[in-house]
Amino acid sequence: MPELPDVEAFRDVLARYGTGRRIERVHVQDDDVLHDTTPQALGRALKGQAFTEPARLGKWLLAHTDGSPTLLLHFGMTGELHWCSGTAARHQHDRVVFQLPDGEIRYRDMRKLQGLRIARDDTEVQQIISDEGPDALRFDHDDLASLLSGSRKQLKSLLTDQSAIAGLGNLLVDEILWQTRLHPAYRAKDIDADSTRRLYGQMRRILSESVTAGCVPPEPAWLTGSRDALPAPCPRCGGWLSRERRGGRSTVLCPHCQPEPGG
DNA sequence: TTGCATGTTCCGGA
DNA sequence: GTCCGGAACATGCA
Repeated sequence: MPELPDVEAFRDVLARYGTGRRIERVHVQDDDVLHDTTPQALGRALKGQAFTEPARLGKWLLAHTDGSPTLLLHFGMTGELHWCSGTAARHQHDRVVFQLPDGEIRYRDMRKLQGLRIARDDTEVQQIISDEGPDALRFDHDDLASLLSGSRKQLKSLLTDQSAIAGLGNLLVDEILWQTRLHPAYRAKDIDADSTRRLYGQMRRILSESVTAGCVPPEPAWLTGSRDALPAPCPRCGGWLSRERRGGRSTVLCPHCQPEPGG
């Protein structure tokens, strides 16, 4: 699930239900998801602090507090953030629960591929996210153009590289390349000015609609609407979509709409 | 039982 | 130095 639009939705959950509320207690149900800290240290750092306006960089959620510590959350492939105001039983995969005066914020994650970190101050926050590139929502056309022209990597590999542009994941990049009719194996520096403009326009539009939806929406007219139903026809040309593995990631594309470079 | 899954990181080889 | 593919991480599902 979690790419930029999903994390933006989690940021909204935290902003809506956490901001201004004081953390009464931190329940660590599974300390496998804690990185470079312990349940005791996490509790000590956060108990009594109130959440302030949260931020997001790429796929990281930054839960600032009115003290100096900041909680950093990464959701891996299966993470979620839930608000629960009632007494609903905790989910099996609720790994860490933040108890507030009027309810709980629950960090849920099945596969525990990533997890939580606590930074004592802004300097530590910067250290933790130092490898992240600029957030994809803040990219303008010239940022993208210079990124492409300066890289010999394949398009898909570059766009999913968080240190180059932060927030795009496997689904989003497949969707953006399909909408732009570009094969993922193009060398970034070989993309001409016209294709760069189209790529930028599609990226903006797809990000915007996905953030509104809180996910990459599986709409019938989108590639994402078809990728879990393969074999399936391309929603645009009706030819068969193909699934292949590239760099260990499953890649869905339309061989007709997205011809291979040089082909 | 096997393969696959929207995350990152590390390693070896070209 | 750059880039790529593969494996690993932990868990559930078809």
